[in-house]
Amino acid sequence: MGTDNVVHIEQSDGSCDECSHQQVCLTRGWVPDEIKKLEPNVRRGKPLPRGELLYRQGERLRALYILRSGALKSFLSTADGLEQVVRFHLPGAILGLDGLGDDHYASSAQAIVASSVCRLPSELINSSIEKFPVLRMRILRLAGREAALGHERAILLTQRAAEERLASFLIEMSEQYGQRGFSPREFNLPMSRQDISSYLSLAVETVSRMFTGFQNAGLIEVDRRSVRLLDMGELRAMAHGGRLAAAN
Amino acid sequence: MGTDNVVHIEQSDGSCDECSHQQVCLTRGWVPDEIKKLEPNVRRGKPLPRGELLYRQGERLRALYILRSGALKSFLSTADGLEQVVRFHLPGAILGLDGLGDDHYASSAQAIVASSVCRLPSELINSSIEKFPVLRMRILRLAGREAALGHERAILLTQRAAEERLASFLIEMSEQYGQRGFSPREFNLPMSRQDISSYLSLAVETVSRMFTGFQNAGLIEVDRRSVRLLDMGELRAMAHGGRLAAAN
DNA sequence: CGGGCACTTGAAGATAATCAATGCCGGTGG
DNA sequence: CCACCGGCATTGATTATCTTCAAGTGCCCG
Repeated sequence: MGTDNVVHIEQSDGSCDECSHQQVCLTRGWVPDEIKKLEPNVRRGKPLPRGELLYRQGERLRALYILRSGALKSFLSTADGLEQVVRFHLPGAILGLDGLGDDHYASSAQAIVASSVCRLPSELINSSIEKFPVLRMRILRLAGREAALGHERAILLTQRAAEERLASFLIEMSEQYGQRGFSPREFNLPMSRQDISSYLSLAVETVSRMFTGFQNAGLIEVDRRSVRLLDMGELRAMAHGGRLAAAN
Repeated sequence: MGTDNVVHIEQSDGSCDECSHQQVCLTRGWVPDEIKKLEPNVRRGKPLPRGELLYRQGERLRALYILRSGALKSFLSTADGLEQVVRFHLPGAILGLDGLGDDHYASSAQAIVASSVCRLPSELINSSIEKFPVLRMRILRLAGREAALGHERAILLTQRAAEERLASFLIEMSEQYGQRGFSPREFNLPMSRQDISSYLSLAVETVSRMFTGFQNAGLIEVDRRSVRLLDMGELRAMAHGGRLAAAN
């Protein structure tokens, strides 16, 4: 087993022991014993090519997924054809929790780059939760966090200006990459400007302008999807409420 | 809209058998046997005077609560003193789920009118969940719904115009009252304009204007906090103008 | 009866959306 | 290898919606 009590539910290849994402995975904190017992429950997942949907909003809940590699977005579709990205997922993320409410996925999940996922089939969710106390706590925690996140996001989207939202997004991505052992100062965004703007509830044009503005202000260096954060302090300040002094 | 299913675990007076909110309570659907077993676990809650905080954002999770009577609001406070109402709770609602994420309440809950609550102490949450399959499913569902609701709310707050948001709010309240056996066409709003505007992320003035506008348009009759819905069809159309897609 | 607070109403101003066009890159085929 | 195509991204100009500022009304409670 890993160096500590870290676990994995099911993976697309290999056992949890070998998973490179133990640090961030759902199973972090599990006792090895439980891991062993759970592992046989899971089935092999298949790789997701870019653009593929993992599940669709409204579909019956088939499974919870853990993202092993790649990146996905979760989004909602409205009757009038609008599409709103509600979340980006990087490796280690768990997907499908919002489907626990009524056994139907509340959002759609789509790979924005080629990805692979591990899978906990829905028929095993309840029994697994019963049998594995740590998983029980974990799922409850994640669900609770999911709810709390929604609240924070509501504030971000409604109380913060466009600049602050983008700063917030950049810091969020930075932290995500940092937690995963990548550079928090320089990374490649897997998603399009369209996706970012949807996520931040802004027009694409606005996002584009903000990127340019940040660059002119010396906060970042950006070239297409690659970003380098030059002034994390200032970005962080903006993300938490400050505004950018009209520069350029 | 998410509170149609609620549970009841402990009440401030009497046993669950006598509770007038069984219809909407968390325990709906429970096998009587389980209720009986759970009931001894709960402790008496005390009445909440208007304005009293049930719990504060950041406090350690003490318990989950079920609202027995009255009305509460959940809100987040930001570093810069802003306050954002994220939810209104009517009898039968369960509160505190967003604290499951990290054992600290993610929001504050305050009585907007005199209320009383039932209580499931946190030290019992895990064991109760273990022992009572139905409670397990129920809590998971609620947490999942909580997450899903956050998504819908994000769309409402970012994609919908002020009018649509208020229409949505009125319909939401109407449905809440309807489910609880009150008239869905005529009711008293327990919360201030300030609260409503915060909930909808609008300026108080805007909310006020919309109320007036709706009245002039013959959609509603409003006098201070009492509201009568005259044209539910139109209101619904406005609110649902951005309803979620049916999703196959 | 007076004071305070919640609410309403009006006018001006700002932020981001929309409309419109161009630029850039990567891929494809001649 | 180069020219062209299509999607994504950027930039500019104008506009709409809602906020903000400011003032006024009326209700409730002492």
